[in-house]
Amino acid sequence: MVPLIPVSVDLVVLTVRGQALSALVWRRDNPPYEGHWALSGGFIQLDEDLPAAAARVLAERAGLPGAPVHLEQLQTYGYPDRDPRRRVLSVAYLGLAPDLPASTEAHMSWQPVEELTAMAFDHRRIMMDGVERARSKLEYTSLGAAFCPPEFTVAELRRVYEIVWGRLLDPRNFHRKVTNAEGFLIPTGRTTTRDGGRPAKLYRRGPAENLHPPMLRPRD
Amino acid sequence: MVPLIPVSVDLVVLTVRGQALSALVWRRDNPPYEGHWALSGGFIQLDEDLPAAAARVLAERAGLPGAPVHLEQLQTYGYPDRDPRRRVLSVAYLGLAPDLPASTEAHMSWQPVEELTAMAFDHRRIMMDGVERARSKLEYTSLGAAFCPPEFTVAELRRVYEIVWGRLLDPRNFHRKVTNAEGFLIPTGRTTTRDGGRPAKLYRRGPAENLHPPMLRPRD
DNA sequence: CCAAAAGTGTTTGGCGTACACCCATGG
DNA sequence: CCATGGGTGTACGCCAAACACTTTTGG
Repeated sequence: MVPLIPVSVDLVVLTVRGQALSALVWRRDNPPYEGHWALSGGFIQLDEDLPAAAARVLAERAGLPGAPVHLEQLQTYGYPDRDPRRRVLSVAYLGLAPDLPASTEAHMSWQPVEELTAMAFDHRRIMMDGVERARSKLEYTSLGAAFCPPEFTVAELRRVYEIVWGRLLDPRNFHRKVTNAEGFLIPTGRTTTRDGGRPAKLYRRGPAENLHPPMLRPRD
Repeated sequence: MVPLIPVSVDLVVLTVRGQALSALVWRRDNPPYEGHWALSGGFIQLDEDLPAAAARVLAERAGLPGAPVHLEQLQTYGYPDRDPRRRVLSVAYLGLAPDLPASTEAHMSWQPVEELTAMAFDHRRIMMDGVERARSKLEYTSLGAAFCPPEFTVAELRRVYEIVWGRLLDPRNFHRKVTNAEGFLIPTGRTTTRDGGRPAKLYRRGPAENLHPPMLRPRD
């Protein structure tokens, strides 16, 4: 009477490493889509909440147990022929991570988003939806810091914005904006010269979730 | 091996009628939650796409076949005890509708959002998520016009914004903003005096999806 | 001393708000 | 002629872009 459907959770885990926005993927070694890149995913269990399933997939399939990854629901994909074998409904989650080493045991690797053209199933579309969500999240939330290590400089945070948005920002205006935004950055008192030049102050993530006013990205 | 789960599509259909933002609901006449208000919903079929399922529920269960309702995916709700009888995953859709008569045949009615305090399952939370989505959609898209009839005046559109946001707006600045926004409103050449006073120009929805610049709601 | 990067001060222009004012109808 | 709502002009203030300038390190 009531149709029953397998439901998977698929993760679009993004990070900023080197000069590229990158996604956590693995190379399929079996049909269908053998040799194509795929997102990590898994079927949800009968007694399992959706956020719990996403956290389990992050730990077990993506090989990042306990990592400080911000996870949020992205969208649900359900057209019947997504998977050629059988119908699968997929609840996609977006994860924002600092530059952690990818798990070799789980056969995962970071690949620049721009180079991931041949992906399995509809994973390319899901990933690009996640990228667009991440880009707009940087505008009106403080989640840019989720891409950074626990302590970071304003310049490192600016490089995150520049790479995710794909545009250069004025260092001086950026500095003023983020340091003036209430609850965005907490000074640690320490400094670093790891980027050369005058020592830069180190900050931690502040408690603010939303930015007032937002950091609107330049549009041309 | 792979857990199979029933998946429903639930609709948060909103409109502006009278002086209140209202949702399309029905009163349950069977346990569980007998007598409580509920959103319209239905199980998705095995060969059915998610948008198709939402359109079918809108036509068959909500009693609005063919109505000009803007439908978009809202979020997916999946904690196991949402429904006390059995686990059901629910993909919620948000619908923005003009002030249409509710179908008596489908036992649906419009109820002001503020008065819908006792709702079945987690429908109150789903509805409020939809309300918040609608509020922010008015800021950066042209979807405010989805609440209006095919031809409407600037003042009628302004009242939509005022009721959805729950705040009064300056009529003169609002007029300038929406008429200057590229592709938002198309003049029909006709006028009306149905609101009294000087005749107001009538407009149709323009092709623009996104507003540049956005209509930021006042925050205090 | 010089290069490099952090951080500050100042100018300027665009945009949003507030509000005075005029326009076009019904009664 | 007045009430009512539609629509326009304008001054002011804030904020963000642009950029000159100072500070503090390494070599």
